[in-house]
Amino acid sequence: MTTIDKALDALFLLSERAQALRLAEVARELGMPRSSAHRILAPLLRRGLAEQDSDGRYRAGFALMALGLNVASREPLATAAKPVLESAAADLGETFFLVVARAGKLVVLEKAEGSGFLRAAPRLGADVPVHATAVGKLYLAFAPDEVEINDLPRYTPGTLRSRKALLAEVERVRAQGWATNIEEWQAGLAVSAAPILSHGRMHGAVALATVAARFTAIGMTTATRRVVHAAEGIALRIEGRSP
Amino acid sequence: MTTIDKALDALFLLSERAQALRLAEVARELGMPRSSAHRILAPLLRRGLAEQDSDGRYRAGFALMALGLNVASREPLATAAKPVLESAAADLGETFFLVVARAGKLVVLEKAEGSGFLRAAPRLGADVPVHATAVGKLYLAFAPDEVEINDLPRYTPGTLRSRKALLAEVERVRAQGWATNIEEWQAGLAVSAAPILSHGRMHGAVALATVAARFTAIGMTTATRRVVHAAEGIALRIEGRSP
DNA sequence: AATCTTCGTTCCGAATAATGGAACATTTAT
DNA sequence: ATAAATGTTCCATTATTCGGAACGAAGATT
Repeated sequence: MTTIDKALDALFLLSERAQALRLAEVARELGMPRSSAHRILAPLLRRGLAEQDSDGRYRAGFALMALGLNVASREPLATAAKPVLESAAADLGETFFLVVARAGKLVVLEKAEGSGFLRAAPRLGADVPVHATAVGKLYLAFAPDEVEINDLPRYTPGTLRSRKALLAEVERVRAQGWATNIEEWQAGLAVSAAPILSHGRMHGAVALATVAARFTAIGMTTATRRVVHAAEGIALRIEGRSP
Repeated sequence: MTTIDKALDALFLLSERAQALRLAEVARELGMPRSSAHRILAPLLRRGLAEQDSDGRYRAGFALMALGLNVASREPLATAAKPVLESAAADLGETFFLVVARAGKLVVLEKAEGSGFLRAAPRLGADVPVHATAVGKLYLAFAPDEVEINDLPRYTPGTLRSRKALLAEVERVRAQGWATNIEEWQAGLAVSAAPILSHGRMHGAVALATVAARFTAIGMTTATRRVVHAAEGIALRIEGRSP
């Protein structure tokens, strides 16, 4: 483990914890003496990646925000998808979001939240499991090399836990061109998703997330039509064939 | 300069550059041999703070996005302000945003964009100058210790460049309780802002940004009323005296 | 009030990890 | 076909990190 790794440990620690940490706590969490923690935090403070409150406690700094948003803003797919997601969300009043595979993981890249009191609010940059989500099934069907899948943890009673069942589901998804996930990952959450296909490649997926009860009300056909339409709209945009 | 500093240099470099960089370019920019750059980038890659494309070029990684959004989401002020900004933006069709002082700088913490074809789109996490913005004047008037001000660069012909003129303006701002910035920072940009005051302290400022031409059409009175109302609404929310 | 912890910070010799030139196989440019 | 530049690994030298010790300050406990 390099010195840089230790600094990054500290950075992730501060980012994960909601409240500010004392130096001694940081040292304890990272398993190092206070003097070492102190030395490691100094460069992070200088750059604004960490900050100290009036009591000297450490928290993640604002510079992190700027760094993170740089990443998001330079993804052309996110820019292309944003207006499409927004109009879909405004239309139906439900949350639409964009997921892509990066480094074997599925990451939420952009979103437009619905208007309901109870609504899905995915966190940008967060990663979602492959085997228990609609988007994961799409990737397994259309671009299996882009995602890594190790074990199949059980999240809910509905989670597909055998490789055989998952493969059968993926087969069906490939044939129909869209996927759903009804309470397979989180209780009460229903998702319908469609792949963004262009130039013979899958670039990501659009998903519609809602409360399972409302999903039934919307109807599978409507939900499917919406996500497929949005995904196709984004595909057209990245091909430059749409205003 | 510590090893950590060098790693952070690399991180900021990747984040600033729009396109991916070759290893040799990183090494050149940071003024180190390729072997050193290679070693320094390795831990960043492992953590997902940097990524390599198919050609081996380096770019900022997705983990940065998650880190940055953690920072934003745990700011209670941002959470409190979001709905207020959104309803104000929807109402008037113009961009409203929230700015706070952190470590002597003014940082954009949350925003709700207007609907116009030509509209202000501040970048979250970006910092704005103190002496040439409406929010800066408010801080100078109500919480001067929270901002640092060194030189007064000239951005436009309208920028206040003498301390005397700035102080006079700050006096007026303090008396009237709100501030404006009409093409003092960026040509064509007009801003009206009001402070979020609570518990005898300034917590931040709400700003309405628009095209100077439209600002005239909206009218100073309307613009002022809107930002003051939004700022007061946020103050009520952080005091828990509002639904 | 007095004592005992815990804290943040600085210091410094010992231990260790970073350094950068060299070498080599690839890739790109001429 | 030749030359230049690139990504990667290796290793002896060097410079940095490491962590215990020590200190004053701030809380907690008696």
